[in-house]
Amino acid sequence: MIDSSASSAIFQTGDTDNPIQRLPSGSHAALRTWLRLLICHRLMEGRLRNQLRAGFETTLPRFDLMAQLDRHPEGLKMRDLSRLLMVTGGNITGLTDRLVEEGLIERRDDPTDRRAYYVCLTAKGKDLFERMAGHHEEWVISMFDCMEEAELAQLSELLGKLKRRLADRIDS
Amino acid sequence: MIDSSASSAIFQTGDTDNPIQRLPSGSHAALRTWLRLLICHRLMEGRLRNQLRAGFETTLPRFDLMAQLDRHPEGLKMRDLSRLLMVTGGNITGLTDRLVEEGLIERRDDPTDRRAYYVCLTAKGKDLFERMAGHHEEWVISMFDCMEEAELAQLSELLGKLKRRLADRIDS
DNA sequence: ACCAAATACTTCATCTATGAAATATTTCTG
DNA sequence: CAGAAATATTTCATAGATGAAGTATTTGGT
Repeated sequence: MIDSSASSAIFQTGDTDNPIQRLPSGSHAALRTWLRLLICHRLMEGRLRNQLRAGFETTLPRFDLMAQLDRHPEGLKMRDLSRLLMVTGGNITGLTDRLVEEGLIERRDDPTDRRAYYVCLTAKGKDLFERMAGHHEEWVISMFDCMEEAELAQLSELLGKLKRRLADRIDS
Repeated sequence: MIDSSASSAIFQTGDTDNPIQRLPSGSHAALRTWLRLLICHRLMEGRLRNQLRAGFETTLPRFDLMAQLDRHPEGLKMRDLSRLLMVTGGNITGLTDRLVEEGLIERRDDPTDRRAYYVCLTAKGKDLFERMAGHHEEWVISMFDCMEEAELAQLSELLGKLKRRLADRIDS
């Protein structure tokens, strides 16, 4: 039987039942906003994960890595992938190993640097990615379809501002 | 040496260098918004992780679980924790085991249901949580301090709407 | 030209998280 | 009241992610 505890939790529990949403009344707006961001992220990621698994037997991290490679047909180094996906190098090593294993990507020597190599999509990988990309985009669009165009733009704008602020800070 | 590939990535790479932010021009606003949400989440989570580790030798999942228990002094069942934190039961089992091991929480029998029990903060756990909570709130507030009060309220509102929409959907 | 520092990548132990299956107990239904 | 279904939890294999340390190669300063 499927362990539905997580994915169905939010369908079984109304707003008023969920303490993560029922904050102490004096609580700061920032805290509430952070929790909402967290919840939206979890819900969206969970949904995309289920859809990618059901439709293509793959996962979001794999999809995201392939998406980067698709945008860079010349290939990317491990270091680039690590930066772009904002995860550690060790993580990329593992992901890459699995995708190579599955024949979706390949490593190519960098003639100018024997420490490094380029990672590229194989024909099989490119084919799979192209089949996934359209669906992925539709899924994302449909998750936002409760919002007016203007609201979406506003949300995007506000998140962009926050992102810039967070990325620009050097401290801690 | 610290592997700084992930955490420092965003400091070394400007907006224009980061393909995750430089979307194909025809790309839908929804996709851009999703990516921004993803990036904000990652940056904020990473920052909180570093701060919790540096200040208290603990992690965000542990903190979040303790936060739920703090709000529910009567205790919570595993099932409740799983729903509230939106993760699977197996995950809660592991987290709980570790926190019990550390003496921060405890399991109490439910006299009315021999399958279940209640999880509560110990005195040590309550004490630690109280010391962490204030800092945690400050950290969150400071991450949003680039935004006007009105902007923050707007962001919160939009995320709230999105959250409701995502939680209410039964489909996939 | 040398050697120290920086860089690219891997490895390892650990933690977080999933999905599926197993166990034990309770609840519901006929 | 018996048996089936539902519920609460654990276990297990596997994936994903971190932080820290290790290896190999390149860069840069003197």
